[in-house]
Amino acid sequence: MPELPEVEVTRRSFADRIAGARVTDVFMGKPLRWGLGCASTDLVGRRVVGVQRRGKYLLIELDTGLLLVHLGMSGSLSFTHQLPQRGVHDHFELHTDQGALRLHDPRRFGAVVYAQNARDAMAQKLLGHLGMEPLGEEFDLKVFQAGLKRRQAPIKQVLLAGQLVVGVGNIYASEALFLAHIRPTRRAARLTRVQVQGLHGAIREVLGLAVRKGGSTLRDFSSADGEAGHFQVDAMVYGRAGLPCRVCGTPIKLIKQGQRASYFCPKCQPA
DNA sequence: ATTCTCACCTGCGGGC
DNA sequence: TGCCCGCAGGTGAGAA
Repeated sequence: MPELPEVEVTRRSFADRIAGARVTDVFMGKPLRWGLGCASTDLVGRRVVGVQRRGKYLLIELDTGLLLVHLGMSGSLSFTHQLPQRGVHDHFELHTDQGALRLHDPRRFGAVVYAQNARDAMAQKLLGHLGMEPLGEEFDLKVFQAGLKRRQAPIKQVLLAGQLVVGVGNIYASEALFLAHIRPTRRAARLTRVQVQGLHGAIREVLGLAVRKGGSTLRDFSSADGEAGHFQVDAMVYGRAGLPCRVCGTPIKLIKQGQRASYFCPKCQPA
């Protein structure tokens, strides 16, 4: 489900409310993608310092150590004083004296992983290879351009890989490439300087707009306070196969790239 | 190093 | 109505 905007919207929806909380209990349901990496009882008594984000990971900083939370394809968090009755897809709960955080994740591609610090082995495995944050000042055009020059793979797949820039998933990759008038099959190294500049801006624009819209709710995403997102109604190409392009009216095309759907306008995004 | 394919898991919608 | 298939917001592992 979640790309950078959904993760960031989730973070903002509970970071302030959980900050300073003392962990009172931990619930673990069915196994997630990775194990917690410590005894759940070890977390009891620790204090939540704050919640940061790196790419599509939430980093829940504790007074000692941190929890890396990934929402996978179908995960969502909720944070409330009184959680509703636990369902079969609720697989992790962090109870605190300021409310309880619950991970709901039917497909269980998500994970909650404990790390002693950002340099520990597990944290490095998950975070070590991640690229630039697209919404920060560190998203440097020159670095982006140099990185793309080294890749022969299609630009869509280079974006999804997250080694150059993080947070762009399947929805926003198609959307950003549309805004930049670049066909998703274009080899990354063959983008012109002007195209790279346009893509750089388009990524920031589309992700920023999506955050302001509360993310995309395709199926059942909601933030930790239960709000659905609204970006999906603004999508120019994602999920619009066969429908007329919102700019030129040409039917939107759907292709497969690496087992993932890519959408583009054959006229607005020339080969 | 880069690129490609597969795997993980559950639910849903379409076609028969 | 029921069954089978393909599809879904991600990404590490392993192979070429």
